[in-house]
Amino acid sequence: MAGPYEISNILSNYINAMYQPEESSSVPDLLTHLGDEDNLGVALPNTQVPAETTGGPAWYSELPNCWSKAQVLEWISYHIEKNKYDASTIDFSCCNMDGYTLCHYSRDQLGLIFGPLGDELYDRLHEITSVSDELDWIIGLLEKEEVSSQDALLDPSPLELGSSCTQESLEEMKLASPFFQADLGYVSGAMSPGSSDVSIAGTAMSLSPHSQDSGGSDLDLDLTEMKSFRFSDGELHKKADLKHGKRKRGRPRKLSKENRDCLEAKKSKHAARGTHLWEFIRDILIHPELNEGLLKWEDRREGVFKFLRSEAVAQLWGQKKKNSSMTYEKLSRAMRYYYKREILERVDGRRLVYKFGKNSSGWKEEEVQDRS
DNA sequence: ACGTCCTTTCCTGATT
DNA sequence: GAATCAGGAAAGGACG
Repeated sequence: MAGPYEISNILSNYINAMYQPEESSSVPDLLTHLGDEDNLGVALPNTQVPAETTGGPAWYSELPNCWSKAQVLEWISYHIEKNKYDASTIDFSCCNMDGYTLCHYSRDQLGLIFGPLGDELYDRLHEITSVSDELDWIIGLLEKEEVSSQDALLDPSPLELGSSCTQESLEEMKLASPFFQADLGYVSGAMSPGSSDVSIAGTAMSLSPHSQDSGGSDLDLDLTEMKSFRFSDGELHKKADLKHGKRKRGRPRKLSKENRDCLEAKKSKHAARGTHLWEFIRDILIHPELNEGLLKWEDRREGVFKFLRSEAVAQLWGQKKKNSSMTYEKLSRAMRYYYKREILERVDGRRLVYKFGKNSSGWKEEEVQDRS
C-alpha cells in the first residue's frame, strides 16, 4: 500500500537529485538547462554543462544563491567560453561576488558589468532559478500530498473546500477525480502500488499548490490559505466576495451559482504566460524523474508520446494553472489546438497518442542532451 | 482601449 | 456505454 513512505522516498530522490548530481545520471537534467537558446524559457536538461564534466563544475550542483565567489567566477567563465565572448572587455574585478549578490543584480546591472553578455547571464541565471522553483513546486505537491493523504484518512472533507461549498460540488469533484476511492477517500498510490506517478498525480487533488508559475506573484491559494478556509468561513466568504460578479475564464460553466462561487473562491487570476501546455508536457517527458508513469515516449526520435494517466496529467496541469477542475477532456482540447499551429501533429487511430510537430522544440534527444 | 495569444469551458457528433 | 477524439464557439487573463 503506497503512502507517505513512498512519497518520502520520492522526496528523497528529488533532494538527492538536486544536491548530489554525481550520484545520479538524471540529476544534471534538473539544474543544467541553461545555455539553451531555443528552449522558450522552459527548462531543458543537459544544455549547460560541458559534456565531459561528468560530475559538472563546482557551481552546477548548487543553486545560484548558494554559489561562492569562485563558483560565480566559474559560471561566468563558462558562459564567456560558451558564447565565445571577448573576455578582455570584462572587468573581472567586478566579478568578485558570491551567488547571492549575483542573483540580486538586475538585467541592466549585469549589462553594465558584462556588456552584451549581461543579458545572457541574466537569462541563464533566471532559468536556473525558475527550474528550481519548478522543482519546489513539484516537491511542494509531494509534501502536501503527504499531508493530505494523511488528512484524507482522518477528515471526511479531503478537498478542504470550506463550508460554503455544496455537498453536490464535493461529490462532483470526487467523481471527477481519478484518485478518489469511494471507501477510502483520496488515496495516494491507489491506482498503481509501487509507482510514484500516482503519488505525484494524486497530489494534484490537494487544492493547495505551492505553485510557481512565471506569474510568481499570482500564487493565489497556498496551504495556509486553504487551511484558513477550513477554519474560517469568514475568510472564505471574503475571498468569494472579491470574485463576486467576475466571470471565470473561458466559456461559462454550467454550474449552479454556489458551485461557481465555490470554485472561484479557490482560484484567483489566471497564471501568467510562461509555461505553455505543450512545454509542460514536454518537460514531464524529458525529465524521467517527473514522468513516472504519467506519459511515455512511444517513439522518442519522432516525438511520439502517449498519455498513460491522462487524468493525472490533467490534474497536474490544473494544479500548475491553479485550476482544480482541469480534466483530460479540456486538456486534450488545448492539445488539439496545437495541431493547427503545428506544435503537435495528429497521430491517427491511436488514443492518447500525440506527436510533437515542427513548431515544437526542446524535446529531441540532441536538444535535450549536449548542446554545448 | 484594443488586438492577439493561449488557453478554458461547453458542446455535438464521431470513433474506438 | 464509456472513453476518447475532433473541432466549433464563446469567453477571460495576460500582455504588447
